[in-house]
Amino acid sequence: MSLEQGILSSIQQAFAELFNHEVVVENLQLQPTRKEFEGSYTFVVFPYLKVTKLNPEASAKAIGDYLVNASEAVSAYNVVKGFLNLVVNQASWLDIFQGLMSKPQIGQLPANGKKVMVEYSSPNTNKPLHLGHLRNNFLGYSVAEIMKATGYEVIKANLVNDRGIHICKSMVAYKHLGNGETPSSSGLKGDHLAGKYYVLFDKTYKTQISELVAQGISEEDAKKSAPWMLEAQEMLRLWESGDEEIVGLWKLMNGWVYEGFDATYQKMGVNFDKFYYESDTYLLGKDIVEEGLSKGVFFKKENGSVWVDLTDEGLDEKLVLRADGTSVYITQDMGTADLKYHDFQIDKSVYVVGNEQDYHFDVLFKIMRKLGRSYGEGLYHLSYGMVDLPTGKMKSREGTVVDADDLIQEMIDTAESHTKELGKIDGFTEGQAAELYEILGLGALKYFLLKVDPKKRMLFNPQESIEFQGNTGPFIQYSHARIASILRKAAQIGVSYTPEAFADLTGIQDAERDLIIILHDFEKKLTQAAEDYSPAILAQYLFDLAKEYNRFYAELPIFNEQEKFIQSFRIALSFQTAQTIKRGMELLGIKVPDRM
RNA sequence: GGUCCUGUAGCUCAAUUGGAUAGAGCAACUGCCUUCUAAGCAGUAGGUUUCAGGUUCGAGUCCUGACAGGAUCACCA
Repeated sequence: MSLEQGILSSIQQAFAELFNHEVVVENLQLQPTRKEFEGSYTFVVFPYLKVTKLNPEASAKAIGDYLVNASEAVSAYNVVKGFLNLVVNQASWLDIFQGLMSKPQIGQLPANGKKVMVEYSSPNTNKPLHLGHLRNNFLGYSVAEIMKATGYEVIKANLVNDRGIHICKSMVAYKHLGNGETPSSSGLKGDHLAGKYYVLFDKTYKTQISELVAQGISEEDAKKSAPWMLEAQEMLRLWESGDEEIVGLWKLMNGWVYEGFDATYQKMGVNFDKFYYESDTYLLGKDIVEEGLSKGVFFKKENGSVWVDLTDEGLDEKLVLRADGTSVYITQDMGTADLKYHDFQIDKSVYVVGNEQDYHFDVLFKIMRKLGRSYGEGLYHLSYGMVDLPTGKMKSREGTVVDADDLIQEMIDTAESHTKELGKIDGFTEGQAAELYEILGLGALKYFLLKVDPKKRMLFNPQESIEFQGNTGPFIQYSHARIASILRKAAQIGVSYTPEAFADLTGIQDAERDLIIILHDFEKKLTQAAEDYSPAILAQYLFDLAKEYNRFYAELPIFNEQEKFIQSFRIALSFQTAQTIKRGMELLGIKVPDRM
């Protein structure tokens, strides 16, 4: 039984014995005591005044007196208004700490027998990844790892949008202007090469529109009849009919893009267990339309189009199949949802997709539930806010997009110059130094994007946003490196820090106790991060932990401590902190260095 | 216009899901390296939580209504 559970069940007994009232432990809540008061846990008595029939102070006092007698862990208490602050004795904290140290693996809860698929990244193959994709990828990867750590079996999936009119646009431009250019002939990364032609298409297309408008054609008509647009549409038709030449070009260009994406994914440190391609899935879902019609979930209009009526759920009527029998976006998403279940028998399915698609997923999930899918209740849209620049929204056509590869490199370069400025690379080989810059640069970037509540829109200022001090990735990495240095020294002079080495310990300092408390919180925070699909909770926790450790580090000596068992204890605390930081950062997808 | 999301220190974000005197970081200022990494620690200053009502022992948090920003409302994806 955990410390909190023990105290709570004592409180339950207190209610039974003092007030002859039964309360359920699950309904009782302890909260951490605020710093300005004495104690570790606080029980708020206000909600129970009707039961106690006493004023707040007297109620708190009665429960406090009971707990001091009945609970092993509670050694003292104080009452401020209706707040009962409980002081936990030192022996309990030491027990907690030894319990933490004896765990075989840190931050890994037992398997819960459930399977979840986390779909993230899901790029278009007509242009390279940008800042917005970075948030998506880091979020998706981290949420997947966090769920794995809380006991789920996780399948990371990437649904690649590799077909459609936008892909054909790049192909049209390449066909006309490419001159056989390849990634190796141009030195351009494959995804950037495809992106170049996507931009070229847009440029030429605009020129064609204005030429037509100059000839007196309305802008609306010009947009439809510009030669390259017609060509792109024709190309899409040919692609769908399996035209050899077009499919060949499509395969060639997509192949380049995948090489580029692979490199970026590798640099980002994300990975996938399963790739789905829209070129394989875009025809799925029509059978579900039939199913929905026969189940009466969908209905057909006079022109033959098929709709779902969600007005009783506060939404609108929504088209699920065109009058000509062709699919729309949601048709294939219905099909893909079933496909995912068919492939993996998942209990939950998480879609990491921006909040601009809130309505779409609302509709999709309601449909799948109406259809009675077993996984219906497990569908979740992890809807994250856009990343804005100081200049506003990123717009590819206005050239205000922050390219992912460029940004990552910029971060690594900044880490390098910053590290050199501080003169911290003595004794590093060139390779080690390069590795460190990458760890720090990516750590800063990932932490910056993950520390904010996913559903909130966030601002990214390329000049100012990324710091290396304060609430940042490198601050936490630095804390780990500091401890690693201590552990190296401990090994060097042969100090043991197993629990036996500090068995004689009787009293602990406040800074030590506070560190134990926060170390003890790790699994709770991990669980909460999984339940809320929010790496930000974990990020915030790791910052608090690192801060707490640094306070401990500044306040108390380690190797200058004369009492050997105290020294061992402090090294053990340091070790446990390093393990927790390392594991927590790993779940955010961030590496930690041993020196920096 | 309908629907949804957001609004907290100059800036970027927290706030244990309704609890105490709303906390961190950055920027500014003051201390601390002859001791384990100063990418650190301690401190000062900075707030009518957009506004107006309401619910109750208690509201940044819940409800109503304004205001501001964003997203979405295609037989596009």
